[in-house]
Amino acid sequence: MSTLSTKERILNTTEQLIADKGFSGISIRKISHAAQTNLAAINYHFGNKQQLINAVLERRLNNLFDIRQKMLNDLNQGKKKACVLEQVLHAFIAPALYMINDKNQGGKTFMLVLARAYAEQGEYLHQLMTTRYTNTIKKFADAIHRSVPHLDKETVFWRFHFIIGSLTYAMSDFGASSISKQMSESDYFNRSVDELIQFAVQALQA
Amino acid sequence: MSTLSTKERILNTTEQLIADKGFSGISIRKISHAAQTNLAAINYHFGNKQQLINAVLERRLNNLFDIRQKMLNDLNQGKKKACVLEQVLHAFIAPALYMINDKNQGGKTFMLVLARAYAEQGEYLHQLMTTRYTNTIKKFADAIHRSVPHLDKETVFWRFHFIIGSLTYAMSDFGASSISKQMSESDYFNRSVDELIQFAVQALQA
DNA sequence: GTCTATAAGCCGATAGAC
DNA sequence: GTCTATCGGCTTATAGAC
Repeated sequence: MSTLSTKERILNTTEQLIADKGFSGISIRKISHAAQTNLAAINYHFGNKQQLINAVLERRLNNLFDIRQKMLNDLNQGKKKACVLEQVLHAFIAPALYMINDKNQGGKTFMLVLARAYAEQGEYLHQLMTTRYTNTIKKFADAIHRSVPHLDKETVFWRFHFIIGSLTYAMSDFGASSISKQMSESDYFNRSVDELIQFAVQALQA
Repeated sequence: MSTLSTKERILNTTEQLIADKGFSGISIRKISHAAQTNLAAINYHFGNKQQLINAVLERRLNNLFDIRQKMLNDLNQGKKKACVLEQVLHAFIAPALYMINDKNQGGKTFMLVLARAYAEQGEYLHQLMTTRYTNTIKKFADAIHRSVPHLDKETVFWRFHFIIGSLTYAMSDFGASSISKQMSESDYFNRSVDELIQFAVQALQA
């Protein structure tokens, strides 16, 4: 931990501060202080504040969509024609939720950042979603449609859209309030994965 | 329009600016300029910035939950025992979406504000939801459970939670990007109401 | 109620020493 | 690569005239 470079410390600290306080609650002054460095170091490594935020987002988003795409590819490999709905939804939802649960990698913190970014509708994230990741999202929509061919294509797209909303909302809820405070964090997480996938399956089945 | 008091102009302007730029994008200087008044007037009428934001939220939230509660009461009046799932969900979802469509009342603008507020997990809104409105939310959860008695209570609560997420996400999407840019705003809205309610019904049925 | 003027402080960015 | 010092600008809040 103590061997992290200044650049890595700045990225991790920024991620944590955005998760805690939101994009509106951060300043590069606070970040530099929390990362035990100084203002100039941040501008030296990242240029300016916006490029720092972009770096925090990009560091993990590519990884998330790579995992989703790979899991989808693995499904399609065995059986080209039919898609099992539950497996497709699992390939989309689980990587996000498991990233939350991977405490060592800081994925939980990032998912809180991502939930906030979705909500703020920032131009940068919106641009990423409609360019770099739009291909993967469309492939998932197609795979879902193939698993429920009796639904028309537009309905599938709407419901996939709503499910992304549920996932986003669920993500932003981790770390905040639990529905039942009697559950441990780990139990709450595992229950969420199951409930969300079953919810999504049910919403798309006939 | 021109007969609005300074206080009303400040509230309307603040609502609009939050919808456009987010809570992080506003300042009482910008608000005072857009409302064609001055800094001191805002502090005179509202005390400080946070109280102004609270006033914007409270002005319409009571109205929204009153309508939801009233629609639910009307349903229960006729038939005390059974609840039709679709009608209960309609009583919860439709008031929010129709408030969006009521252009004269500025409800659409407020729904964008509300979607941002949900996402930011601000303390004030969270406090309101877990105190003033928690009663209505529980009554809806109970009514939903009575309409799908074969599901266990916890599952119902989880899925209701996810549906709120979908609704929030859908709301924040209005005014931003349309799924199909060929649709008019009005068509897009009506389609959203139908699709969201059908989505919710499907997600909760056996 | 409305306004101007001002106080006191945080902001991002950069120049320049080491 | 890391740091201090500093610039110009924007922020909230308030004092006091009208």
